[in-house]
Amino acid sequence: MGGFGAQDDRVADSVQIGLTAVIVAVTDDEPRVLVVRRVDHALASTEDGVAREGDVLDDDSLEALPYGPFYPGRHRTLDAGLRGWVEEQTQLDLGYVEQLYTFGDRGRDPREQELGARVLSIGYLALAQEAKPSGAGEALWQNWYRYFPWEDWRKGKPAILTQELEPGLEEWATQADTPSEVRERFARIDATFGSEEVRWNEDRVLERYELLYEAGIVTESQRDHGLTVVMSDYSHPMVLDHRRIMATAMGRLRGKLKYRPVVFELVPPTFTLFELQKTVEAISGNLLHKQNFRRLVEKSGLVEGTGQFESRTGGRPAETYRYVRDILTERLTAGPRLPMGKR
Amino acid sequence: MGGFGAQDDRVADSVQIGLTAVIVAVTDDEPRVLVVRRVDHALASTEDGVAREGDVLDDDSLEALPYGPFYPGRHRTLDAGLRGWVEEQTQLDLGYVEQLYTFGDRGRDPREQELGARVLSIGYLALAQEAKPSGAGEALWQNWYRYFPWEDWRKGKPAILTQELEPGLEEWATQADTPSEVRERFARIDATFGSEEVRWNEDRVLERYELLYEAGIVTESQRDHGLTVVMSDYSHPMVLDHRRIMATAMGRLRGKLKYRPVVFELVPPTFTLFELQKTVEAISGNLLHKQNFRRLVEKSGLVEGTGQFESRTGGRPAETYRYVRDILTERLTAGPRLPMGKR
DNA sequence: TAATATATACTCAAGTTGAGTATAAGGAGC
DNA sequence: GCTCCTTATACTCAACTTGAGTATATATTA
Repeated sequence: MGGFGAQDDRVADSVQIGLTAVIVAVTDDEPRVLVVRRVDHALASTEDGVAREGDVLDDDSLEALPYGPFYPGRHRTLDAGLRGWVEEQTQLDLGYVEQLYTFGDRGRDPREQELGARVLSIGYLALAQEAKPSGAGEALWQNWYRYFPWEDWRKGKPAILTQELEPGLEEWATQADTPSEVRERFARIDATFGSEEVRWNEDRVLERYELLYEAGIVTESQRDHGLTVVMSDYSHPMVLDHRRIMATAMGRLRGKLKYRPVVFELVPPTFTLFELQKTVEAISGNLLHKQNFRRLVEKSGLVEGTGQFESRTGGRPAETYRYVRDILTERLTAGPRLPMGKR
Repeated sequence: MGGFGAQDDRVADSVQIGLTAVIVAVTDDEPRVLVVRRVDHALASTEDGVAREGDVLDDDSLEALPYGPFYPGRHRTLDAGLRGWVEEQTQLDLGYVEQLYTFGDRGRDPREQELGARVLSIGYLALAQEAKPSGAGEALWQNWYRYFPWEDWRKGKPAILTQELEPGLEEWATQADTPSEVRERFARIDATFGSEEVRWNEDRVLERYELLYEAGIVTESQRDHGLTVVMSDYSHPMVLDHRRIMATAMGRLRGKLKYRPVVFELVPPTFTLFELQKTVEAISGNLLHKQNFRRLVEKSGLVEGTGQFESRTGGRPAETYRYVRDILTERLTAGPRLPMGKR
């Protein structure tokens, strides 16, 4: 069984590690992600395959997730590496941090040719308490649904689905080579995007993005295949595979919300139950039944009332609650599982 | 925001990528993992910090997970790299493959000093259909519970827990510096290992292993801290952090079993419902209620009867079933969620 | 003071789950 | 061929959970 040593003397080619962070916060009942504007390397790369740093193609250069290299000499752990440069560059202290996935497909980063090294990227999900404008000028908080408008069902089924995506997917499905492949494509569409029989499952963010990519509907897939990009105005592309990484993060967070008490990383120390609910709704992208949400959260034992009341919104004042960071309940209860909303 | 380019010219130190595979199969109602015997680099490393390949310390040299380097030049994707050397070396074709986690703590691999490079390891979970003895002589299938005897509750609460681990953990807890730290340690023990109020949660394999490591109960933690290893006979250590990787895989698989139909990757094409149940039990480490399991599986629509009957075991012959690989149900139903067994 | 808005309490039917009992269908021993 | 033993499969039932209401409380505003 090969190892690095005796049995196999070949030295692995050079590899560089990048850390890419999806930093999420919820403000004004909207999920936001920290994003930087930078040159799109793929677009900037020319026929000779060399990307030119500094090239700016047009006024709105593409958006990217914050990322930086991992210096093995400087950091003892990967997490420390991430926290290091994120906190240094954004004056943001990350609470919850979770490793998502390591992306290593060849060609995902056009600088590979330039560097003569393969660039692997380790994606991270981080949750921040509050979306302050951030220190560095380049970084800004953007609404999550800017990149995934079809994922926000809080105001009903998004128009973009019926008007743009579903027709596009259908066309893609019918263009398959064999009848059985056509059937399979339709089945995949139903499975990921839902249908009459199959309900929309908000966790499948990544599968939906990948299907859109495969169907050539998303800007990145045209770009990556060297096609002329007709800038589609209905969703915003990102540099490299950053939108895929964001989809991974979104899906993971939505899933985790259901069985671990991660919402509390996103709300201030005290909050009303309705504020908590709207935070969950912002992330999950659908509405919840207020009374049932309340019942669930209270029963869970994860929160306790403060005795204080808040009357910002015209109506009966709501009691504020705080998260009971009891290690026993924190780790073991199912956490505030979101009751699947209406529809 | 730093990238590799303009803002930060330092070149990242050298990094090598290893792929470590946890290959699981279930035979004779026992979960088995493909394991290789090799020299324990940590033990073999001497004062000068150089590991000597070929050193055999004693008759039973330590066990390791199959792992190999990732050659960026040769493989387009990480998954392809893994499948490549695994299939080449073991004549095993992997069905389901899932990336687990990227481990990158400094010092996790003592060869780092020798190589002058940081070694990151990407852990993978793979499921195989049948545990044939495997081609290469060095590799062999070992029972999962050889490394985690406290995780098998199928014959009731394991004796090792009451006799060895619980006393050890309790001692560790009381030895904390401050009273509040003592309380916290006890809370963590209860949360991960269960108590009267808190039921054993079979998914928390990794948390339990890490607690045992922290408490110095597991061989690896003594070894990694340079202490003399009193070979404890109640569970088997592994090379480097391979037991941690295995714990990650086990926890992930147990969790996934509940909401995705992965069991079918572990059973032959046709099976009786009781065989399916015993496979689930082998992985999850606890017993299930037969009638309820049947009800759940039948209701799920994931299987269909073949009309054939099997009468191996003396008793009424059981109908055999096959997995209905319908992409719609496959992807969307909750999958055979295991009813939490008795106790 | 009425209208309106939000908060919180309570109800109820349908579904799910855990744990049984009951019955069916084979083989082994006599 | 009959009895016992073993496993398979069907059915029952109470406890709990979930989705979707209705009802009531307590603010603000016109």
